[in-house]
Amino acid sequence: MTTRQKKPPIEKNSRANTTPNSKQTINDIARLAGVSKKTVSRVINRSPLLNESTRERVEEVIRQTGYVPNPQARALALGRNFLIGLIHDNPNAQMILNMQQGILEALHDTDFGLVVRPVDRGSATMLDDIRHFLERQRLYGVVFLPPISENNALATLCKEIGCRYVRMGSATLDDAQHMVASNDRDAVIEAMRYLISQGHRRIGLVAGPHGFRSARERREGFEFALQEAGIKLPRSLIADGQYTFESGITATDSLLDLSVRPTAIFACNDEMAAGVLFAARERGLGVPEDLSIIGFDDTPIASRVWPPLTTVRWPIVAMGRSAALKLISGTFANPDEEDEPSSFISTLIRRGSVAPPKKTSA
Amino acid sequence: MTTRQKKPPIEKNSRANTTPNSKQTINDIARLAGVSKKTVSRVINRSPLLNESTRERVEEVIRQTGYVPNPQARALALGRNFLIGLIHDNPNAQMILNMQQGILEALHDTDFGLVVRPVDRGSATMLDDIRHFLERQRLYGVVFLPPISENNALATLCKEIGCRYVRMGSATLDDAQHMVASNDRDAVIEAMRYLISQGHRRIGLVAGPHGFRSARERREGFEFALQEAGIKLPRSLIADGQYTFESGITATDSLLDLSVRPTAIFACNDEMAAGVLFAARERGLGVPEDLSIIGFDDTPIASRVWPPLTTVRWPIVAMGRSAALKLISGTFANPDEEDEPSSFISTLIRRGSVAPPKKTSA
DNA sequence: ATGCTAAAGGAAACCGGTGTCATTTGCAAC
DNA sequence: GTTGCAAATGACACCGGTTTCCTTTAGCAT
Repeated sequence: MTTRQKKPPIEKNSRANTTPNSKQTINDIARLAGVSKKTVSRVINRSPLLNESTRERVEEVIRQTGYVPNPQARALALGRNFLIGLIHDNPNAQMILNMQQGILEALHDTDFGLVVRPVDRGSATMLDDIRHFLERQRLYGVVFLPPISENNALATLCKEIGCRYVRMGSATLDDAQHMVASNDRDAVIEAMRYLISQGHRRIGLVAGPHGFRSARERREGFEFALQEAGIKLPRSLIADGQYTFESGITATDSLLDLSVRPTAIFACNDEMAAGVLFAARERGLGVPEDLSIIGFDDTPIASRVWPPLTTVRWPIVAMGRSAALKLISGTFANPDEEDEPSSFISTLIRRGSVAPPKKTSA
Repeated sequence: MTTRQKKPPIEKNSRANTTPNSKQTINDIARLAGVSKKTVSRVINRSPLLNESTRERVEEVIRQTGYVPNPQARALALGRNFLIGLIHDNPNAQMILNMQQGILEALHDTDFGLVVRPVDRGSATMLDDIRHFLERQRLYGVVFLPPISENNALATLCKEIGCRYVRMGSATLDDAQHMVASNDRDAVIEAMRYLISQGHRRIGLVAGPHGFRSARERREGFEFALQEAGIKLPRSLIADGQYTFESGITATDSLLDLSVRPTAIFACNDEMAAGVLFAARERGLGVPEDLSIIGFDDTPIASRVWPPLTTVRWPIVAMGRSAALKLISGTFANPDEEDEPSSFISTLIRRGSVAPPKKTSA
């Protein structure tokens, strides 16, 4: 029984955390305005059931005192927090940040905060982790990034626990209210047509990981464009990648080891495209003279390497903004209802990594 | 008085948001364990004032029911939230993300969440915005990233409103408890000695923006190393940058337009170093044959360009982890008190962007 | 004036925890 | 067997809002 001599034996006394600079409570406002706290509450929550003159009087007091309701108290009473969650299991750091940026833009000037939460893809308890997180934090709403967003169980989960959600994706995943997507397949087709119009016939693909919807969409676009142009696609021209820089290098090595090299490579994201470029340089190949490259996403790296990469711009910041606005639509912060777009168009950005193939390799 | 015909005239009724799958409350646990709710609260908060057998009984009930205390209620009662804030006004996306990663690693398996908050540098109301944010969200603690972390007013503010804080920096900013820093000056000196040992004598600097402590530290290290080696530094070899890729290009242009070019350039961060490389390529200069480059930070871009950049690795993920652990030290989540390091060492990473200068330009 | 109805506003309970303080219990000393 | 004192526990108010439900007031017709 020696386990008892712990810390000081008093319960951490003092409720002193109450802010020193005497923040007003709803009671103070009520007293100053000469109304009940419920009336103040009605003003705060834009209740239609009150007299204009009363509202104005209370609002005047609020303005003068600089009163701001305590979010913790509201969260407790309302059963949900004023926080938007961002859940991701994505390997691409830049994408996460751009998404954050978009969401934060939408949340700017509102009282919502952004909580980020990475999860372990493949972890057996992932779904439980997410449930636990959502239930505990009582988030107002949550944004799911791909690839985890492709998991339909999340939608079920959110509906079950009554949490607003938006899933980001590369194709239609859910109803418009719960989704923000781009059409990756069409964007890739456009990029491939460009490559083909430049004269390329042997085009390699650095594919994305299996199980990623976006990877499938992009690969389908790739294959469709070749088929459309009547170009045969040998299996060997498709190399698997993991959406990482290193996997781009590895995949490119296998492509460039072929007896007849591709004259162009389409990589399913910019990270891998940077890997393609790196691998080409390691072999002393010129880009775009010896090898043309197209990437996808238009992350900063695409414009920072030499030559800057021709790529498909994924309007991710705008998508993030739209996702956040969907979540808070209907609140006083954003009274306009659901006219946020659910579908975004990716566009080809032409930079310096594409040129017609050399005649010699025809 | 036509302003009255608003939405439905009933107050949004139904308190139905109470989770459907009947989460237990502290009262349920108290009843099941045959104790008062206060005793359950003591168990949750690791109070030393209770009997082992009671504690075990209550813990058993908690385990069986899977009870988790409501964070909103705790936040209200305790006057602070279980959230760590990350406040930044930094232009470098990668740095922010790495910091997030470090913090999230530390917070993993705890009940703390991470709230991110960008602020407008230069905005006149910035300090008020931050105060408002901290007061409203009642954050448990907050991490400030440079350059805003260099503002001493933030420390005053946090102490005033009773919010734990940690400032990240490039030099000693505060007492150990409130700071995590690297020694940028020494790291730059090491990098410069390497450059000089390779035979470089005309070395250009792409400096960071005025007002950034890190920029000053790095510039001082640069100047010290040259002085130490007895190398005179003409004013023209220092070009101002803004820590952005584009500013790196501009600064390099001015450096390379000099009648006698530098044989090497030190850039105060990797973004700008990538700009240096880009600008060199635009002129057809070979790197490292015609121009050696050293950057700072070791962000992913440094290893993705060609040639990969020699740079100084700033251990930012580890620093973020340390910062977060400092904040939650003393809580049950991290009972070990304050032995988190406050000072980190940056190391030179040698890659492919440095070579001895050509004899011709000697 | 009187009665009726709907709008406006207030009192008290409640959300789910924690702090304060009083009470009970356990055990050693007298 | 008391007394004394500290350890263990509980009752109750409280954190700062929201909701329920009821009372008061205003507007209008009779």
